[in-house]
Amino acid sequence: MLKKLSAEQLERLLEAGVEEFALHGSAGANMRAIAERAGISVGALYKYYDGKDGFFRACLGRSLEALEAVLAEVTAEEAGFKEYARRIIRALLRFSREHAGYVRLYCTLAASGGEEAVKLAGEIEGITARLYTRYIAAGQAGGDLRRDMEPGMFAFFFDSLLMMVQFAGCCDYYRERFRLYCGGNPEDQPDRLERELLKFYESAFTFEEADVSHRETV
Amino acid sequence: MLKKLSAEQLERLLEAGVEEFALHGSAGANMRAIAERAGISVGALYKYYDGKDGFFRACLGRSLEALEAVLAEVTAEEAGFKEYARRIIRALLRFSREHAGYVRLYCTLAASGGEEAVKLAGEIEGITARLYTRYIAAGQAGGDLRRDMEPGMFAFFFDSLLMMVQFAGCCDYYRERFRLYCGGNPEDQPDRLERELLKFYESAFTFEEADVSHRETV
DNA sequence: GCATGACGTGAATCAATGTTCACGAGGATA
DNA sequence: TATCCTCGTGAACATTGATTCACGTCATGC
Repeated sequence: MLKKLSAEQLERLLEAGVEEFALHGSAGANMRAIAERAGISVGALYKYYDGKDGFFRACLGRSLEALEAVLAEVTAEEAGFKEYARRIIRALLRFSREHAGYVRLYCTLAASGGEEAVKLAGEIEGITARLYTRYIAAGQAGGDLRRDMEPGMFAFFFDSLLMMVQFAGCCDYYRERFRLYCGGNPEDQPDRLERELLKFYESAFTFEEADVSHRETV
Repeated sequence: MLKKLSAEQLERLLEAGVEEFALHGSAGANMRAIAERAGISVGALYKYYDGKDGFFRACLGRSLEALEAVLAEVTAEEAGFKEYARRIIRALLRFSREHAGYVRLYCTLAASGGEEAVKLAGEIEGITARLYTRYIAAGQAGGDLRRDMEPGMFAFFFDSLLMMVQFAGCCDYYRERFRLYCGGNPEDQPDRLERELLKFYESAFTFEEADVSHRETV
């Protein structure tokens, strides 16, 4: 046996954890199964992490980092609201294709209750909440977006749909739900999804008699 | 002791189950705790239900009935799209206030994976999916709603926001998320929520140059 | 009032699973 | 090469929790 777990093995361990926690929830996940999936012993797992809870947190942290990376990429360069929206939609659709496990974990976590969940909501959503709200308010000030809306509330709607679309790409229930409404799987038709979602957003955010002239065509 | 559990006790048992399953997920819930919460013995619970799974299904069934009842009430009398939307928003906000446990259970269930979840998605969402899609298509045909959208896809967006708003009223994570975006709790400001959501929907669904004249003002 | 049966009770059982620890393999050092 | 030390291993342990069942209680029939 190797002296230490290789970086790759530790990687695999976290991935295995993400997948198991996502699949069975933080209560239902099985530590033995996680270790097995990662190809190491339970003992080793406990050498590196302080119990199930600690390990769960580590898995979560890993997912968060990935999410933040994607978000940073999207907001790197300035753009108008519509362009932002397009980028965000694309980035998140890709994210949910490439990191399905993270999204599933996120979904499971959001469904769990308690103090813990509340604290995490603050950490995870706080960033995007401020970001989206700011963009929308800026759009309003610049005359691109309608003024008769509450930026925070509309940002909430904006983000809610993005969440749902991501869940639809990764989580069994939400995927089936998407199929019922739209036919097919979201990950198989990102273009269609992007087009319709953007259309929906554009109208919702830009309606105002005075602004009709501004509106780009889809 | 009474000879048989009273109807009221059986009622309490289901309620206790809904609450526990909602709180800890179907894996994390504790049968002893459920029995205790309902004020009966575990033994009795097992006399009435066939194991944890069977009992879980019973709790789910109860929630579903309540949801269907609300939905039926909303769609009882014909109306235009906007009026429907308003009714649905109100009904679901009320539902999430009065039956928080059911919504929480639903949220937990949706996060769980597997065959089971898929089957349930079909049962639960199928009805509303067809309903919303039909209404939207009808609105398009009648000229009230924009024609450059896919009814199914927009119905999906429509329902997605309603789900999120309900979750925000019942589930810790989603509630906190709402607070971050909008400030305050959804259940404390149903009017504000209704107003903004309706505004959002109206623009999203009715934008089309030709239709501007049709649009009612909010 | 007594016998009988139906039914709830909750302690006991048994399986699942989080966690620990005595062990041994392999690498490092001299 | 001999010794030591680090670190992974997985069987053993302890706990938790689903499920069962021997028992007691209450209603019913006679």
